[in-house]
Amino acid sequence: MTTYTKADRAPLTERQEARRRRILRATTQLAARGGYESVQMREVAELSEVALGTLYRYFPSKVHLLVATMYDQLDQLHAQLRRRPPRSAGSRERVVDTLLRAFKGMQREPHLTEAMMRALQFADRSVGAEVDTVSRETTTMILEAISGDEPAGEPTAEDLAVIRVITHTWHSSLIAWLNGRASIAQVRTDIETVCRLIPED
Amino acid sequence: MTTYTKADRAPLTERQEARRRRILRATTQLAARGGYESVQMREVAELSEVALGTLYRYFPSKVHLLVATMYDQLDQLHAQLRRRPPRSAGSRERVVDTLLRAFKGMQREPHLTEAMMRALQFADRSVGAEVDTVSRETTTMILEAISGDEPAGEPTAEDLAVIRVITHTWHSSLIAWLNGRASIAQVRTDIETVCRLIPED
DNA sequence: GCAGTTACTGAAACTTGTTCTAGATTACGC
DNA sequence: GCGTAATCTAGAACAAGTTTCAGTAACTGC
Repeated sequence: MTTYTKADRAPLTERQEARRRRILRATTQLAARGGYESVQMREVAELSEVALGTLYRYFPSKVHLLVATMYDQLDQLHAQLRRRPPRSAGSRERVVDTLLRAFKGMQREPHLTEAMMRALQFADRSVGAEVDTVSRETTTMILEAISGDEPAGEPTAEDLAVIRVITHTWHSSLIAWLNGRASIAQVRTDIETVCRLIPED
Repeated sequence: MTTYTKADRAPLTERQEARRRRILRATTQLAARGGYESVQMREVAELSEVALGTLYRYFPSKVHLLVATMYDQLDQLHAQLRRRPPRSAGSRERVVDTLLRAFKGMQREPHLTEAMMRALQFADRSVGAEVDTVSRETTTMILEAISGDEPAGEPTAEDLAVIRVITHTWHSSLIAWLNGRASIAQVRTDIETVCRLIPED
């Protein structure tokens, strides 16, 4: 089994890699300040010291840009989880812990979260590949929480179905919270509720 | 118990009601043809023979317009379900039936569905009230499926949590299908999976 | 080190959602 | 019916995402 920490992507020169990072950093910064609508392409370009055309060469749309940012953040979260994985008893509890920990992180930067999640949910077919990447990373994280220290054989179709439902709930619930239509407690409840689909072990 | 078939709304004169209906009809038409991006405010205005400013007076944004359209469609579905409610044995099965029937309807107009669902997911705080309306209607539909012919006492907090999770899954799953990231079979599986949260009776 | 290709810049142009304005029309209280 | 206020219309204007283009800079193969 091969694991991809970084998404596969055409190889970039050093300066290009630097540009890409500047762009993502600028996006994160603007998003953290005012959410989705504060991420304006002209501002991102200016802040990352790149021409507008170049920005669009790297990320073909605002949604692509924000989904890439999401992947970036997710990657950091994932690394952090690998350093200090949840230590609870059952797989169900580990998944709940994982998601609640992620949620706690997101509460620290609600605007950033809003920008990324809105983009993820709004993304259409043209962003399919990128959304899939995020989706795979999320799946991996949850799978790792389920297996814990165990060897972790191939996930069954059933496992994958449950994980899909969990991520669906996770995303929608988060959006509802960001929009003020759900409380923090409700998000927590929803996570716990959906995780009941994970068999006790 | 009072039931609201129509959302409460400032009383309108006959001509205003007619305008409103023309606008919703035009929106449905355009959405059915080409989805979210085909619903262009100028076109909606022209097709419904209303000035752009008037369109904005009735619906303060494109997202408001599409969420209102969603409510409208949902209302029709709900009426239809009341005429011929699912007759399956358990509440779980009735909910699955209900959602699958809704899904079948949506497969008939994928573009329209895409437009409405994208708007619903993209909606921000400013559309909170309207989204809540849709959300309540959905909840009611599922609750009715759960109770079947029975008297149907007040839903418990647990019931509501399960229903929230079901709707979250329902929406996200649908979006994934519309974006070509999930097959029809997967949507079906996801629905069946999440409905396992409903206790057997 | 050079020719040729590809990438980047700055700026204008285009698209579509949204707002604004001035004047015409309609609804409403009396 | 009449005057007043709210509503509607046509159309310009504005905002932000996206595209385009001419010119400049950087990379690549030789």
